[in-house]
Amino acid sequence: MPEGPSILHLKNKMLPFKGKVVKAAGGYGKMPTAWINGKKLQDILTWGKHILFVFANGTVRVHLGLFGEVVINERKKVNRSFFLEFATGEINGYIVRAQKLEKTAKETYDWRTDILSPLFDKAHVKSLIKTKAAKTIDDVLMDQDVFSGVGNKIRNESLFRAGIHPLSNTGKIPAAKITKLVNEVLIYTKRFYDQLEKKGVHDDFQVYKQEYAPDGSEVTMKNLTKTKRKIYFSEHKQVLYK
DNA sequence: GTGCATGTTACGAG
DNA sequence: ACTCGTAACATGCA
Repeated sequence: MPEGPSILHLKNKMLPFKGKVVKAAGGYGKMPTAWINGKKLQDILTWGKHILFVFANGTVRVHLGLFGEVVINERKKVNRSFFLEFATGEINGYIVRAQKLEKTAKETYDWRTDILSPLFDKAHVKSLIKTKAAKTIDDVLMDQDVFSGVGNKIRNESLFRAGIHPLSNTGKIPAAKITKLVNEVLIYTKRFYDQLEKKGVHDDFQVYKQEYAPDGSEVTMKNLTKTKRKIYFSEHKQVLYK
């Protein structure tokens, strides 16, 4: 389910529980949950793909991984890995990883890299990209310490829209193109999110899982051996900086 | 049954 | 100590 926009969309659906008291918390995950019982859910935050449930005595980070799912006021057949039950309603996580933060959310996270946060800081992120000059740009985009919330879809679509080949050497990409890339990430992320909010699904792809790009150019699919992910790009429209 | 999917982390080798 | 590569995890759908 994840990728930043989906997580923020999910958070919005959970917001009615903000301020409510947890009657029972649990799940098969390793994290102890007794400390949550009877506590008020003070806030729900997100950072990239992380969901944060804030309580007076601690914050729970929930991550959905590749297959994770959170449903509200319904149950699936399999066991819940993490759940919060309230007097009315419940939040049920399946195949999610829950852990208690050692510090507060504010001390743990830097929202300047969160592509869905109003605190996102382009200049800061561009300076981080400079420190990754030796890596290929597809890896930098997926680096959650640089672009929190970017997943495989946003990566492929942003690179296409910026006209940059995914295997480009980051240090060789002109500054103006990096700026364009950062802007395209933000634009596409917002479009992704807006679609989810408006119609509940997101299906706006120009290269991801496509055979042809909108301009008719052929889309190439390549398996990345290291990360075991797939990249989709147009050899014709995306410049390889090497 | 097979293959694939919006992801991360743990651990051993080098 | 750090970086790299691989395995591991767990479900649902075509």
